[in-house]
Amino acid sequence: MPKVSQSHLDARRTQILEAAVVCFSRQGFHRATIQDIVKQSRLSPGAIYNYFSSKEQIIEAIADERHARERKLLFEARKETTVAGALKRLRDAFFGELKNPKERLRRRVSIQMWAEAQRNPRILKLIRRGFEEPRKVLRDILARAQRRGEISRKVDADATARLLIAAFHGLVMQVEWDRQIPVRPYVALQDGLLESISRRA
Amino acid sequence: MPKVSQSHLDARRTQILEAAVVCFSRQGFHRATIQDIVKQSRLSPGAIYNYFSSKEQIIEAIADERHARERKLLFEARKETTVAGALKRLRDAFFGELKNPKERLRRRVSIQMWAEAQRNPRILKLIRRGFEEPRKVLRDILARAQRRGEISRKVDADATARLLIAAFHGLVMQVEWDRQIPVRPYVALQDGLLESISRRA
Amino acid sequence: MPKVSQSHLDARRTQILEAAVVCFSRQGFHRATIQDIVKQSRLSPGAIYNYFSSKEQIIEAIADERHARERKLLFEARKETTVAGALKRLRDAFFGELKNPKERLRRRVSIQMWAEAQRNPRILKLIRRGFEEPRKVLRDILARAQRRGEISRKVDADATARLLIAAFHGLVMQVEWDRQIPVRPYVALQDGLLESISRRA
Amino acid sequence: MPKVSQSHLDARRTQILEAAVVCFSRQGFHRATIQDIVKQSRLSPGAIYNYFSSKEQIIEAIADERHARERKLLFEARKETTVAGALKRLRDAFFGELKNPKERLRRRVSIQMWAEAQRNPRILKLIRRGFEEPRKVLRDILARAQRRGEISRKVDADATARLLIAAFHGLVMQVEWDRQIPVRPYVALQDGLLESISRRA
DNA sequence: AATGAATGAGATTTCATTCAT
DNA sequence: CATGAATGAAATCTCATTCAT
Repeated sequence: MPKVSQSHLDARRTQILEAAVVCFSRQGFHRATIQDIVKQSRLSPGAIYNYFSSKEQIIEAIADERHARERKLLFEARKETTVAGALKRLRDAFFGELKNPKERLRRRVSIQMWAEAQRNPRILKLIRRGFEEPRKVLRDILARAQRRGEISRKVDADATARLLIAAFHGLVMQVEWDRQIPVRPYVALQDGLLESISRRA
Repeated sequence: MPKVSQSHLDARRTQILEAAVVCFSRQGFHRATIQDIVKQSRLSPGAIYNYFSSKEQIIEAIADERHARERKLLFEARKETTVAGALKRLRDAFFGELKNPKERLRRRVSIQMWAEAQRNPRILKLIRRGFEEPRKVLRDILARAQRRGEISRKVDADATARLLIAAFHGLVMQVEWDRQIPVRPYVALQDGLLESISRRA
Repeated sequence: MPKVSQSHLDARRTQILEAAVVCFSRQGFHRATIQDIVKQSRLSPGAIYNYFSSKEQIIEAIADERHARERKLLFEARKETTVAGALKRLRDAFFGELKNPKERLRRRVSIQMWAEAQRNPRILKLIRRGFEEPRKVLRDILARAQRRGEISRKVDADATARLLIAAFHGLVMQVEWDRQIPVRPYVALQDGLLESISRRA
Repeated sequence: MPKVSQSHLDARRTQILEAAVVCFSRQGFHRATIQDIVKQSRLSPGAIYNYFSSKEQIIEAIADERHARERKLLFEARKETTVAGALKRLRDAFFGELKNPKERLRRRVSIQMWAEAQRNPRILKLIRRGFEEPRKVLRDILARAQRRGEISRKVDADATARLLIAAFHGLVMQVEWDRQIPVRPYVALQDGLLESISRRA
């Protein structure tokens, strides 16, 4: 029972999660087998079960990582002094990343999560948390902008936050259905709408 | 029960599909077993395989029905003489139906489809068709409104069509994650945005 | 419940058996389904079960027919006055029929029977009867020829009868494995051997 | 039980094949279930599928082994310097083995193969190969004997090879239909016939 | 810590047979 | 007599997980 370094353990964990993302993005949670992840990660079943106690837990770990990633982006955006800056930053981070192949794989897995949340309460909880927190931060950003007079007070900050996220999630799927779709005009349109909110301030 | 009427056959088919929607919406495609559908439909495995040659085909039939349903709504909306009328009609049909429990079940299954499309080319094709056609009809409605001067020509009709669908799909998921969310403000917000488009006509 | 003629009943029975032979020869007893026989016979499952109470019974009926057919040939051959005449007659009947496509189908089914006899006692009984009777008749033909001095008394009539049948059965299979094999030299060889038996009389 | 020796793997494979032969010889390929083989081999379904990817492949492996076994016997016989020696050797090997209970089981399975070859092209190929090679070797043995003057040149070596194999295959079945049949007179008869060929040299 | 052979519950699908019409 | 939709037991195969080495 050799004792190895923490960095080794972390590397193995990452190795497994990355392999799992590849497999899940290709085959979905249910069709991707542990054996597939074994092959992809070049480890053994036993090794994987040393790091995760079930396939389920691998899925949950992936959801956790997604959550942590977006949380960080949101909190960074909130530091911006203007709503325009904050929204621009989020827009660049979220839409920009859609061109990153690794992120694309992760997004495919996210779509799986949205489906899985329906039957798996633990995943539902993770998905909810990963949605509610960003939603609230976004709402706060908008509300603070309203208090600062940057945005019309007539705008429903909560609904707008929801809409921004919904529009993003919807686009994520459209990108998967047809990889050729032009994201830029879509972003431009959103920018225009957000501007129209502020202009009427 | 030989040589039964066509309506009997149709009823059986519907019976199976409705049972399948219930099961799939509860457990997902992969966790829901044929046995579950058997119990739910009060038929036998053999009976089900008389109507569908595989579980896969049941899923495809459900996707087909969704497609036919939305297609019909879209074409009806296109008949409206004003863009406002058309959009209002679609808004009422799509958002309004979200309160219908049966439709909610079907929507849950739709979310499954979005995930399934990633690994099942036949489902992808159905999903694409079911998305592309509505998208084009919506774009046409907007473009025609632009030609009639109802909407500003500066607006990107294609991107707007995408956005409307994305925002709807995104909301469908939000409704599933939290059944308490207020849909009305969301719809009001969309109405406002659409109005802002036309005001600048 | 209409009462139909006996000839109608016989025709139906034959219709089913011929269809079954086609299916069994193509797919074997176990892979050929009642549905296959239904399609081939252009009848319905119910109709078939009016004439045979199980798939098993269809197989047994086919075995019966084979038995009756060969029995007749044997008894006719026994009527010949010389062993040479009798054997020639059998040779022509058995080897000659191998060119007949319908008989080829039935022969394929016979090979199935030989395998089926191993696990199905009823079929084993039929196969045994269908082998023992011909064997005894053949042995008698040879023994009578020995008593008449046509064949050497040193020859073992019983073993020779077995050999003739074995050689025929073996060839039946060889014909199925390779339809191009030349049967004529094979028959000529057998003729030669039989002659060598008699020459040494 | 990780990283086990090759001999362990070989033993498991043999364990499965021997269990399969027992099951197939008793019930036939189609009636014998994987569960039967599981019980007979005292393994688990999963274990069996680690060694063979389907029931079909188990059958093919058995056919392969039969082929290898006979091939070896044939090639050894060919090394004999006289045709009499070669044929005696084959006679002893093939007929002698019929008394061996394990070989009897395998022979029962062979009969299954002959039937299975009719609907399974892969088995047909194996059966053909397992028949053609022995046939050619036997023909060569006879032809060489003719060139050496041991056997009459008038004899058709090819047809004789066919006949010897057919007579053997036919007897194999007769033995299965009635385990009491006397093999010795049968062999003696064959010996006599072969002698008659050579005497006329 | 890592390995990978083994486990066995459970999934989909088939198909002989029945029986209401 | 004929029909063919319905039945449901049973078969093959998969795969998450374990544990001896």
